[in-house]
Amino acid sequence: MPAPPRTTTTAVVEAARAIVEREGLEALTMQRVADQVGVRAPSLYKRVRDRAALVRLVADQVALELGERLDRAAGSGDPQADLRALASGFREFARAHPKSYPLLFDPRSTGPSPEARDRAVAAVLRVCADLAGPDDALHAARMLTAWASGFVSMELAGAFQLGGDVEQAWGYAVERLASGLGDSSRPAS
Amino acid sequence: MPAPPRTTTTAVVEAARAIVEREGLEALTMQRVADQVGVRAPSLYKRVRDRAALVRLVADQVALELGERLDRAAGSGDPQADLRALASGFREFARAHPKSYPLLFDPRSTGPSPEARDRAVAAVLRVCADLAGPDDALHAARMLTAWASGFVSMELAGAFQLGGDVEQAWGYAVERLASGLGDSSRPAS
DNA sequence: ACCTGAACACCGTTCAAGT
DNA sequence: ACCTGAACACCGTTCAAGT
Repeated sequence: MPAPPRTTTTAVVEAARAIVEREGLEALTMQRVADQVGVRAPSLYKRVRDRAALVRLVADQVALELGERLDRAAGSGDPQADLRALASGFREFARAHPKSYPLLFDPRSTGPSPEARDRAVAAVLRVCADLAGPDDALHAARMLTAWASGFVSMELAGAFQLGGDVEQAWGYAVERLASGLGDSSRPAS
Repeated sequence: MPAPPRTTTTAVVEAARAIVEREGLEALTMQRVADQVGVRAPSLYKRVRDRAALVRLVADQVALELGERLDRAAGSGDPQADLRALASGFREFARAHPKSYPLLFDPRSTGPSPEARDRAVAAVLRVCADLAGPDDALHAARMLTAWASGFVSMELAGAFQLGGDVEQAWGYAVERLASGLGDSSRPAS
């Protein structure tokens, strides 16, 4: 009397990701996902514990993709060039995925799992260690990540309303970080 | 045949704010607000257009309070000391209002109105003009705001999982900003 | 072992009917 | 002019019944 599976967890997560990618987190309903994979909504609970768990799986996938993107960006060997490349890669990823990027930092979701998060920040830590030295690597990575995520979030939210050139503001900050994080004559941590 | 008002817009917004303050945005339902002000849910639509408009009114109030807080913080006349005070004031405000602070930047709400937003950033612009000069004031303010909001959002979301001293990471970045934003020998914008 | 319809407790919002 | 109950179209989630 067994009934054959009519979908898979992978297909469920992919359908969810596609919905978030196109329409954002609020459009991610169990009904929509069920329609997409050809099943009724209650059946999804055989694959994921609840909607929150599904959101988390999507967030993990986004974090992994971002990590790969940043890895590819930062490989020149020159720490300052790598920092610029990391910053650009981060921003371009957010712009390419404006609806799913917020899953990484939004307070409404739990965010990605620790493993996926580690994956996403690996390249940042590596470059910051090269740039600022091992003692300040974590501080520098946190400063860079906080700034970049804040900037991109504000940009996506349309929060830069005071005129001026947002592109220049980005470049201004990148250059301050590229020279400031590597300058050990600055105040010690 | 007129019926006397049984509540006011002010009371509705205050009730909404109290709910967000205690339990966060997702707990803000029209039913909860209606119960709080002693009215049935449909009556709220005589005061606000819809839930989104109510969220916006709450966000405006939070932005105004933050603006007042930052104004009080930055009044020493010494630009570097003012920047440190702004940063501390911002972070303390977020910690004092961890559930309502996210309304200012969350992508799920429209955020505060332009007027309320201007009010909140006035002190930041003033200090950044003192520190970085008129040409770089806006760039510097955007760097500072992006970093601070990113840091605080990550902190509230529990995103700093890699160990290390988060307090030190905050101080490290504040000092880099205090010296870096005011240093015109750095790369020009 | 998985899928399903039906049901439950919620949402936001509209609207005709009351006063 | 405002308030209300009833209703509508949604949610997420549970569960007994089917295969």
